[in-house]
Formats: sequence, C-alpha cells, structure tokens
Amino acid sequence: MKTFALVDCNNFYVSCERLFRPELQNRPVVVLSNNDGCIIARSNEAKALGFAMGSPYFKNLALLRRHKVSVFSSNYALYGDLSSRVMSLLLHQENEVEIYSIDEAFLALPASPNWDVTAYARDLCKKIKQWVGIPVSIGLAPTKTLAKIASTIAKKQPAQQGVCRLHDQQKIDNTLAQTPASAIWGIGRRSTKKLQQHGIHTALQLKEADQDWIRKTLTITGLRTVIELGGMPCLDMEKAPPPRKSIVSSRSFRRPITTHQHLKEAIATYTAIAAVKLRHQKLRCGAIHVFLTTNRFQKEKGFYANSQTITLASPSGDTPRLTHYALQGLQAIFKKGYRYSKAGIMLLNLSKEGHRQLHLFRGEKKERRELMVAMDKINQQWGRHTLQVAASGLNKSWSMSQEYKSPAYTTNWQELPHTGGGK
DNA sequence: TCTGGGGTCCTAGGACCC
DNA sequence: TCTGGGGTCCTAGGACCC
Repeated sequence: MKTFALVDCNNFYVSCERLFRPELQNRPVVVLSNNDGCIIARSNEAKALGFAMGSPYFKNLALLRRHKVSVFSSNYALYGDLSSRVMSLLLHQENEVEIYSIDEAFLALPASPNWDVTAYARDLCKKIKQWVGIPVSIGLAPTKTLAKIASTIAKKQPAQQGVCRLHDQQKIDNTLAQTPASAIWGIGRRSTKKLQQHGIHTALQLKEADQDWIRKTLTITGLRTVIELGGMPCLDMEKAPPPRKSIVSSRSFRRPITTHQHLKEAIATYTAIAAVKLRHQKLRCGAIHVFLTTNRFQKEKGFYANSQTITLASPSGDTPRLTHYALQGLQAIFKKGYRYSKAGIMLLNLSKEGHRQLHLFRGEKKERRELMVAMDKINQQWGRHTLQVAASGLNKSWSMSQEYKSPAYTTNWQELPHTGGGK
C-alpha cells in the first residue's frame, strides 16, 4: 500500500515575505487579506501573541502596534511565484504529485520495505528550504486525511525535524485521541457542532462513530472522512486538475460605493480580469453572474444584496461583449440609496475554446479573437490596465486599499531587490 | 471609518415528463 | 370523498476548503 505525504509550507505568506526581509526571522509578522481586511497569515510569534486567523485588522490595530508586529498587505504575485517554485521542485522528484492549494501538495510514495520514507521526507524538507528558502512540514500516513493530521503534528513538534509519520495503529489511535474533531480536514464549524451534540469530541470518537448516523448527518462527504480516519483510503490522488467550472472576480471597495457609475467601472474591471483568466485557460463562458452587496456586518444601516445571471446566446471570451452583458445584469439589480461594499462577477458554463459549435450562431469573429490576443499581450507586457474597455474607468478611486504591500520582488523587473548602496 | 477572495461538492425540492 | 409512481434535470443554499 502506498503512503500519502502532505507537503505543507509553514505560515506560507509570512515565509514569503521573510525571504526578502531576513531581519524578520523570529519576529512577529502578519499578512492581511485583500483590502487590508483580516489577518490571514501569522508567524509563530504572532500566533503566540494571540492574533487569530481571520480576525479583522482594525480590531487588532492597537495590539499589533504595541507588540511591534510587522504587517503586510497580501502580495499574490510574490506568493504565486514562490509557490510554483516549491511545486516544480516536487514535480521533479518523480513521485505522483497533486498540487492541492497554493501552499500544499500531496505526494503518493511507493511502499517498499527497505526504504526509509521518513528519511526521504526529511531530505525533501531540507532541499526545499535550501533551494527555494521556504520551510515546509511533511505528514506521512496511509490516507490523505491522516496525512493532514500528521503534517500539523510535524509543524508543532520541532523534535520531529519537519516530518511526522502516522504508521502503526497504536500511534494513530493515540494521536486521534488527542486531536479535536474540529481539527480534522473536512469537519467545519457546523459539523463540529452536530458532532458535539452527539457526544463526539475527538477524532478517535469520530472514527468509531456509527457510520449510518454519520452518513445521515454529515452526508457522504462526512462518511468518507470517517473511513479515511480508519486508515482506508477513500480520496485518491488527482493527477490532472479537473477543468474549471467557474471563474470569479470580486473585490471589496476601499470605501462604500453609492453611485451607479462607480459600480459600472468596478464591474467592467472585474469582468476584464476574469476574461483574461478565461482566455489564458483556453476557455469560453456561456453565462455571466453579477452580484453586489452592502456591508453584511452593518445590517442596521439597510442591507441589500442581489445577483443576476445572464445566459449568452453563444459562448464567448470577448471582453467587450462580456462587459456588455455584465453591465446589463448590474442595471437590473442596482438600487439607489445603498452603500455598496463589494461587488463581483462569475463566469459560468465554461467550455473549451475552439470547440466547433453545431449552432446557428458561429463563435466570435476571427478579428475579435485576434484583438483579444493582442490586448492580452500588451497588458501582460505593460501592466494589467494598459489597454482596457472604456467602461472600466481611469482613476478607480473605489479600488481596494493595500497599504502595506511588499514589492513584487520576483516577478517585476522594476521591483527586484537591490543589495546595499542605498537608492 | 475599517470584517478577503476563489473555489468545489452535496442535497433537497421544484418543474417537468410519461 | 377519492388525486400514482418513477424518473431526470435544474437551481438555490449549505458546508467545506485554503
């Protein structure tokens, strides 16, 4: 039987920021979500000071200052680039690899009695640290769900040298007895509550729970988790990523928006961003979903959220055309008198580009497709908004704030780090 | 004043068909 | 007074993940 390994980058966003600011080693650091909204990554020192995942930035302001915590806005160009360096190193190890998220990958390691899989994993940790500079932890176990648990143990116990293997039954059960049910992959807040009401608090109790009851209460997904806790793999490696089903682009605004004009600019801008992704993946979309909302935390000021889906007569990847429909959708749901905090669009019914359509309407005209190719090239070279549809607006006063963003050290020539010598 | 963004999967229930 | 059964498809909403 093969061994699943979960390779998990430690405090990934923080580690990325530290790579170019080595003086921040051993110092508390946090990274904020888009629009500088919440804390979404914390160094161990920041965790120890009590800063919680997902906690709003403005509520932590005073405490962050008092403890002299370094604060960064999120810099996805940097994180994405470092992620792909880690992943390509893994892909070169000749194992089966599944890239699970920006900072995690599963490996399937062959079982062989004369092979020390733990030593191999330790070696891999070292290699990644040396070659990319990002610290990782690795969990080894007979199922993905157990490997997840193993990796969190590896992270918490420095004595493990970055690796934890859950192998023999006794060790697995001891570990599960000390793991709260809420810490299991796939068990969220709602399920935790249901389990608690049923007297199930630990992973071991969950593993031994009545499977019919689990199936009824937590659906087939919960049952899979339980079986995986028992050491029987239910979730296999996903070698090729399945084709996208939707592409979303949405942002919170710097300040609430009240005018139709500003919302139009935002929706046109988000549509353009999503359309670039669409074309990049050689896809077209058959429907576009537009949504907007006022602040959901301030319902006393009058809450309003709405959305509309528009189906296209034929699939498209053409920014002006998609923008046209998106704005039509916006028109239908916009109501005057509200303070909008966020809006976005979603591209749906995605299909492969160039699929010959057996339909009265042929796809986009050739010239239009060429125009989009040219536009993407120019924007890639000169920056995202060099060429855009007029509706997107020029000054974008509504766009999100990112006050503490680090430079795009690795992906932008203008922002390469320089050494010494001042500016 | 200020609370992220981008995804997937599952289920229940309604519409519709014969 | 009595109002089938079985199937598919679609959608909205819930739940979860990082």
